[in-house]
Amino acid sequence: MSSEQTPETGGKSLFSLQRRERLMEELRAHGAITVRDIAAKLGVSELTIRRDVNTLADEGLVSRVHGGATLPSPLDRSVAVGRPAAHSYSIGMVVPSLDYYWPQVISGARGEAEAQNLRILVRGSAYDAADNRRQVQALLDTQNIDGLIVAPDMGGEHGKELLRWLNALPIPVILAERRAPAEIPAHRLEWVATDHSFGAGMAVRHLWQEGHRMIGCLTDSTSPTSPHVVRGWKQALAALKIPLDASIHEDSAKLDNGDRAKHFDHVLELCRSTGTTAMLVHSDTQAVAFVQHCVDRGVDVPGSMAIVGYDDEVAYLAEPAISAVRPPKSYVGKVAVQLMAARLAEGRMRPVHRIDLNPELIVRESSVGAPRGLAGVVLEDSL
Amino acid sequence: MSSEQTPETGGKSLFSLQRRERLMEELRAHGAITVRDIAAKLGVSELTIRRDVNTLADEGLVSRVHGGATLPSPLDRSVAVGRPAAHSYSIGMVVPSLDYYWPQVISGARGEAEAQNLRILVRGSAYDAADNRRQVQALLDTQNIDGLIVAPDMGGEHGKELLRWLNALPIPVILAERRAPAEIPAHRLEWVATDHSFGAGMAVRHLWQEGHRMIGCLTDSTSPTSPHVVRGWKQALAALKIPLDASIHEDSAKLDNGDRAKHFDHVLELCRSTGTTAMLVHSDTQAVAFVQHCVDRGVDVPGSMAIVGYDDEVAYLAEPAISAVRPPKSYVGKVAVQLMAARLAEGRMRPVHRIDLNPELIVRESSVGAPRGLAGVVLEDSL
DNA sequence: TCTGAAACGTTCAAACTCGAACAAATGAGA
DNA sequence: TCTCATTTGTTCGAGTTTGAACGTTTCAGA
Repeated sequence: MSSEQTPETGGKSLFSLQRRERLMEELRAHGAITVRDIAAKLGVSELTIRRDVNTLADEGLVSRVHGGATLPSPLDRSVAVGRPAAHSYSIGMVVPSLDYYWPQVISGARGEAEAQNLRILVRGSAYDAADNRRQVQALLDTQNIDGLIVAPDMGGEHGKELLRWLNALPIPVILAERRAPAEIPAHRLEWVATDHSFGAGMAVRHLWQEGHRMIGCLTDSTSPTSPHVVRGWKQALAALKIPLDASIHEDSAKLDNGDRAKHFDHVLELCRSTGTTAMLVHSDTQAVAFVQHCVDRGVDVPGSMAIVGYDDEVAYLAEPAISAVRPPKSYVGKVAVQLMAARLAEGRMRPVHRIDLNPELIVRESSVGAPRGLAGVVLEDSL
Repeated sequence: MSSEQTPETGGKSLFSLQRRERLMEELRAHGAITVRDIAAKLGVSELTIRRDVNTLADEGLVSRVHGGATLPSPLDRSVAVGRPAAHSYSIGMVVPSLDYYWPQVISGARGEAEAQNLRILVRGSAYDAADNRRQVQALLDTQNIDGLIVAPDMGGEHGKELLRWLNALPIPVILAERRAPAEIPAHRLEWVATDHSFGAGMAVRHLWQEGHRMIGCLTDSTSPTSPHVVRGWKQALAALKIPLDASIHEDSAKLDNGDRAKHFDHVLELCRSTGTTAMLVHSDTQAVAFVQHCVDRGVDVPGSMAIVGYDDEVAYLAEPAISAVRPPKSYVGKVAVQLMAARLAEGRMRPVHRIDLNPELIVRESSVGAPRGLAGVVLEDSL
């Protein structure tokens, strides 16, 4: 990603507090940062970032190094005051991406690990069972791992095989944002995952309350999240008595720019013909593209087409800002580490925990304002 | 959007409370706000907004920054200081029975409450929505409850109505051994429940490993647990390719002694005719009676009839001792209290947690030793 | 050890935000 | 209707934040 060219902030400047928060997040996600990268990423001068680093260093939240900053290190004398005993356990963490979605999960995990005095070793992997296994194996071989947090690829026979292998590992294993299917007797695996199906349902209900009566769904079938979103969308349609077979469900995985534009036109045409006035779009990156496309084609958002995105990574950058379902990413990491800490402390007597976390719906501009004067329909309870 | 020109309020001025509410809304939507934008949007002076921000900041609801406000941040030192000393909370707990199953749950809850320095008030109730509500209301009225842990009756329309009522209570509510169905938008309810379906599956797999190829199920439909047990039994049969329609599924709810004996004879006759050599019996109280009946009728346990009970309250008392699925009762209470403590400490920012705990299988005499020399069939993994 | 490049910190100015003081408007209750 | 308490708006000096310029320090490689 060309972070040097386009500051992620999309022109909007952040407050210093937000900048420092971002900085800490990057730090927790990557372990270290350079002043130059962050300055470019946030679109401010390097001096500003240096000042931020100094502020954070004064509070003992980072260690200053030449060229950037790192997580507070015991080697850093300026902080070395009241650090209690050394790391009790080491936890390995293997995630499928280090740019999308997962940095915040890692950040949450790192924060909790610090609080629990655990060491955490993060590895990126491909969305691919074989590579997942390779990365895990590497951690097992080279580091001294006491527990493993992993978000494996679960597709196909390889995925199932991988789960069985993980289940049989001699150390505790916790899945993040994944659930073992019931047909695999993975009785030792624990997990913490966002209830995406609930989130999709929440979005549909919100759109219904805004007066929409035909609500479509645009997905990216390459993502492991998509099936859950679709399930939640379908369940909600059923609960609201919206006919499923007349509702739009399109997938735009793996389309590049030209094809995507064509596909979006196709979707808009479908919307027109079916009377669909609202869409739930999975991966808000795609939602941003879709909103852009609507604006280009003169379709008013939210007037003629209301949109809710799913993931809330970049939704706020669009114009108009996109309402989005936000998975509790940092909590997924945090809870996974809590689970691991408890497991390591209590051993086998502790029952297997499997935790669902609910996402929240962030209402912005792309979904509010009822279509065609259908306002005033109020259900008893929503978000 | 021409927010600068036309304040959204359409001329009507809002009360300060509404304004602050709007402010928080914008904040949740965008993560941060600038005084200037909000002032323009609401059509009031910047000073007014600043005063609002100060008010909210004093309550710890926002973090003040130069130029605006952000969601409360851990980097904001002004809040970090204000950690009030272990504000001791009171938790109400309403359970449907004080002699079966629940005493251990309560005991787990009490232990954790003590560790967390919380007060806990337990009330027994009937298995009945109206009485549940009465008991909860009594706690709310007479005691000063900060949170509620409850195992309500969820049958019928009354049950759903009760759930909606619980969801709307102004204090956090955590269900114990219950889950709100997806069709009720009970988006605030949290829960911790045993995965009985998993437990039943574990029992079936165990019996399969012991060589049984026809495995029946005896339930007590008056218990809220029963449907889950049946579901798990059915799923496991499907996974093991045991024909469901040829398998015994009997219910002996509400039978008194004479009728029960007759029914058990009927069940044994069915077993003989279908070649069923193993039974999963829900509520191990009933399993004890069934084993006794088998012994009385000269049916050898486990030689001719293997039995696994469900609940493990009294299973060890039978002769022979009964293998049983043991729900992690004390952990259900313990985790519920942990959840409540975290909720009370972290407030609304914390995402809704929904936790499944897996039961364990306690293998005793009533299920080991393969029938008819079919021993030695070993699957790769079981408990 | 030396040297060039990069990183760092100080100083200053510009732009902007904040809050005190006081004035005006509003609404509740006598 | 009048009074008092509360809320809101205006003005203006004080305070904050940011970035450019430029001299100093640090680092890596020869």
